[in-house]
Amino acid sequence: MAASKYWLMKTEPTSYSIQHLAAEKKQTTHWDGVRNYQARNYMRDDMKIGDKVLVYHSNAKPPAVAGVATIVRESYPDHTSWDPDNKHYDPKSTAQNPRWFMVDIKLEEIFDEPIPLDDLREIKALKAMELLRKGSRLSVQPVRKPEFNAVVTLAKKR
DNA sequence: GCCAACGTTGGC
DNA sequence: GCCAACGTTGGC
Repeated sequence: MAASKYWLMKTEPTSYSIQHLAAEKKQTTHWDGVRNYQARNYMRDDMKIGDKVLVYHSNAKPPAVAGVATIVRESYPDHTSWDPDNKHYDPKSTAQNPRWFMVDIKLEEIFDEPIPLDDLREIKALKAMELLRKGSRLSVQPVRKPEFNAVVTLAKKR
C-alpha cells in the first residue's frame, strides 16, 4: 500500500470512545490492543506523524464516525501484548521480540454530531470506502483523500 | 442474541 | 500446504 495520509480506526465506545480521548492529558493516547496483522502493518509501516485519522465508533447505536485525530507518534511496540494481566495478552510477543505495535494519536476534533454508518452509505464519493465494504472488519484501514474530505464536509454541514 | 464474514490455529 | 474447527468482529 502506498503512503496514505488518511486512515480510519475503529473503537468500541463502551471501552474507549472519542470522549475518553478528549479527557486524556494532552488529549493523546496510545492505540493499543490491535491484534490483526494487516492492521498492525498499517500502523507499523505506513502511519506517519501528521496523518489524519477518522475515529469510528463500532458496536455503537448507531455505529458512526465520531471525529478526527492525528498521528503524533509513529509505531512502537505495544507493551500490553506481553502483559499477562492485559486483556490483549499474546504469549508469543515479548519485549525482546515484539509482535504487536501501536501509534499515538491526538484528538483534533469531535464532530458536533457523529455521522452514522447509514449516512455514509448514501454518499457517492464513499462508494469504494473500505469501511462500507460488505464483511469489512479491519480495525485500522486506509482512507482515500476524497473520502476523508467527504466525511469531514458532511460533518460541517450539520 | 443472531449470524455472516472473516482470520487464526493446528492436525495431518 | 490444506482445510476443518474454532474464535472474533460488528452490523442488525
